[in-house]
Amino acid sequence: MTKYNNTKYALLGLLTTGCRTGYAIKQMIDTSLNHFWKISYGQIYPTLKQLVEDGLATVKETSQEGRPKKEYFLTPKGELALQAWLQSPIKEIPAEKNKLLLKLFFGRHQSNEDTTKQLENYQQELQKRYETYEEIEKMITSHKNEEADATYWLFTLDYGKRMTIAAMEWCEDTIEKIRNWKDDS
Amino acid sequence: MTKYNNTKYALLGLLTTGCRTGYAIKQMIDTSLNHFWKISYGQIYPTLKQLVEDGLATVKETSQEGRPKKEYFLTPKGELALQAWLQSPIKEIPAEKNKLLLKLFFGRHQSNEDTTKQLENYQQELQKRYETYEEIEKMITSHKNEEADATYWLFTLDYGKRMTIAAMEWCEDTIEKIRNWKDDS
DNA sequence: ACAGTCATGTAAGACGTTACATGATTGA
DNA sequence: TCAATCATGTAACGTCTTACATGACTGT
Repeated sequence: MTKYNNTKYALLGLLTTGCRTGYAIKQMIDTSLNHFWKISYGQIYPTLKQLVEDGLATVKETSQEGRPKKEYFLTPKGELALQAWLQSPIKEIPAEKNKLLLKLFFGRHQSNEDTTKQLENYQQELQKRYETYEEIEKMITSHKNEEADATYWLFTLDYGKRMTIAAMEWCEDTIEKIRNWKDDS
Repeated sequence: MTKYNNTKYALLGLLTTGCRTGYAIKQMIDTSLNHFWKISYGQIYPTLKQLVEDGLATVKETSQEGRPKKEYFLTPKGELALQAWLQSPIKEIPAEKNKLLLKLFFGRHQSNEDTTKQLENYQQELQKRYETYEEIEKMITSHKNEEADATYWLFTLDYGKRMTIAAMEWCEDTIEKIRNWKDDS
């Protein structure tokens, strides 16, 4: 049994949300987890295979004459592994890599116009992201009675929305600061 | 000339801040860029070598009898490369991986007490981080006249501080929501 | 004398993406 | 008929961390 990282536990968890195939899991990730966890097919399929090998999940091949399909189910052992992982404390908050901040850090080598241009562009991207969040929120809210998970999903979305708003406000203020600063010098 | 990624440009940029050796660069990263970009020695030394090979930097070996030391300097070509990269627009905001959100997403499999315990722990980590930011801020502000970069560095720090505050507020509110929700059911 | 800092470097492996290959089913 | 979707999978590559090895200099 190879070492288990967070991505493997993410897949373990996703098998409890009604996703059964690698394809369905990928779709779920792309819609609901996209703002805090991404996983590609290159990870999904080999990892599902591993979960079975380690006895944390089982497969049921429902291929009917040439059309491949594998449905995965958590075993009791898998459910326990998931719970144990949930319990384990988070030691350090990982520093996200942020291209915009990296560029801003070296802003001295750029004109103020170009710097504000970057900031404005970033702000627009944030706005788009916010709108995506709102759409996902509607989706989850409308299916709420079906999904026991919905409340938790809305918590993570709320985080995304709040962070996005805070980032947009920072953009706004920083653009303003740079403009005034330029007028001074 | 191999492909250039952001980390390579980060090193290019750091050579403009007075850092001359791989060691000095590492220190700078660990103090001032730590909240949005991390680089390990395993990347730093090979990359510096590459920058020289590609003509973006030069080395001056100042090893005096057995004590190794290599000082790096940007070439005009390197300065141009840095500026071109700064100019290039940022297409998409990368989604940071967030362990806490990942666990919260699967919160249904955990007791409310355990979930709030995780949130409280995270909040404490955020508080620590905020204090670190305040210390770095003091450091930068006190050396402000020496560093032409200081204004930009403070912008990135401001971002970090604001995001941290927003995250702490979210923690607070989410803990409250879970407590009330439990009382209801 | 010795701990801490300054300083360089590499090898193994973990982690993840991208691009490709394949083919059935469904609906317009 | 043809595009979109459902569905599985891998190989190559890029990126990065960890752990290790080495040794001089500095201050107590």
